[in-house]
Amino acid sequence: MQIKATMADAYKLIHEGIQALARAERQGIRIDIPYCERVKKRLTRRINRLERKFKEMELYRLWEKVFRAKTNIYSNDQLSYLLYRVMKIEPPKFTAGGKGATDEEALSQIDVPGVGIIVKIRKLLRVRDTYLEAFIKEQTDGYIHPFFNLHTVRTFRSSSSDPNFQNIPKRDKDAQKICRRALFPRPGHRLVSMDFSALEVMISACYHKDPNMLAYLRDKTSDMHLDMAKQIFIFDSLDRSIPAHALLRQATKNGFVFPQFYGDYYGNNARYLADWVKLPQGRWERGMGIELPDGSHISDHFIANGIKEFGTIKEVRGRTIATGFLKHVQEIENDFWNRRFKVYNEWRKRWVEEYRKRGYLRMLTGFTCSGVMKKNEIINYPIQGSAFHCLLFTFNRLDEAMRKEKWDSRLVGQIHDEIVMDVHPDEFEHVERTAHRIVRKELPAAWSWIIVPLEIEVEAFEIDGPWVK
DNA sequence: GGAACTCGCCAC
DNA sequence: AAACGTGGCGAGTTCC
Repeated sequence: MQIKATMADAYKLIHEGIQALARAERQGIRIDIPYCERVKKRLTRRINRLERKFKEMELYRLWEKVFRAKTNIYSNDQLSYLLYRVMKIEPPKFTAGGKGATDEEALSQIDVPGVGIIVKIRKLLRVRDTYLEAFIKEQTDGYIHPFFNLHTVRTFRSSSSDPNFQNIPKRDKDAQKICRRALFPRPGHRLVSMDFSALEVMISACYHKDPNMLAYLRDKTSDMHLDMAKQIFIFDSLDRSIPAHALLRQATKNGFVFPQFYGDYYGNNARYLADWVKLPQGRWERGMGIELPDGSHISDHFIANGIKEFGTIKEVRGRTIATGFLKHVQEIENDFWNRRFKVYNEWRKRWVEEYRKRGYLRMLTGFTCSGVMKKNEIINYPIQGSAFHCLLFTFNRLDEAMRKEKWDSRLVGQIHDEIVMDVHPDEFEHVERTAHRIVRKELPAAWSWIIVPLEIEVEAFEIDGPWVK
């Protein structure tokens, strides 16, 4: 029997959450300001060098000819005008506002000397101005105090600002190192990150209860992303014996499975997947794309399995006809929702119907979302919100234990499914055990609708070391 | 000179 | 028919 939390439960969670987060805000995170200043200067020098290099190029001469005194190489409006109007290049993609896009993806497809420098400069500027400069601006007495809000997000997730603690670079290793090296624990302490494993997928399963999905989540030896990778890349087996297995799995997870959960469709998936394995959008010849262990290429493998091109999508009398790789991914999409995760799909349909009948939706955590919503929003909001509420519950219990037991360790931040603490080394094991107990025992005991095994992964950083390994 | 907008891009 | 969900922020731009 599934018992939803009540609105009073939801209120209590937020009420306690605001206070626990306020304590984390007041505590703050130590910041190495001399380091920020040093790196800022270094980045400025590199940016200046790149700027000088750019100003020697043909593209810049054209820029000055067109814009005269108004020339600004950081204006994307000017860049768009230059490339797509003056030079008459066909825009590889468009912005939401209908202009030719000048983001990295678009520029990477344009063969004009100089645009690569623009992309490089942008990356350095972002690290310098959005992160290091913001840390310097927001610091007091060697600490930053990021805000964590619970009143700004439609899904009842949190947001963070001044500075935003929830978007500090992680994927880009260069940017990660530079930015996270600025953040430290208190003297003699260590920063500790606690990450929920596959939290949103776990919570989605509490809504739809799809048996195949539940089996994946309960059986640690199974691997949904790897199984999908086998299907997409047509391998009977795909494991460590194939060096590319990790890459193919990663491509599948980020280019198919997660986008599908968010409501994307095979057309976008196919583009992303092809890009990831370096296959072009047109015809596929032998020897294209990433190399496989036997020295052959991924294109050979697809061709041998009857997929000879990226393909097209055409509308014929109201019916969509896909060909090539697009058709292949379309078939996998159909199989994904109509066979593999059929029950999940039925839940999605029911959930949208229910919202449209009632005009609002109720989360398992007791929150109500109302207002006009699109299909994908209706499906995603309850999952995103409830997943965060599991984190907030854990955060609150840790805060409570911290005060009751007079820990020297402190909660300092949170990133949707990750808790960040500043921990005294002697308390580390106790803090870790407490966190595991809350997540494994107290959380499912408090919320009986949790029917999946929730886990956190604990990562401890060096004593007196920064927030990066 | 500030508000509100677009764009690009960082996180989950 | 629809077609990736949630934020914050810096820079450029437009409008008042």
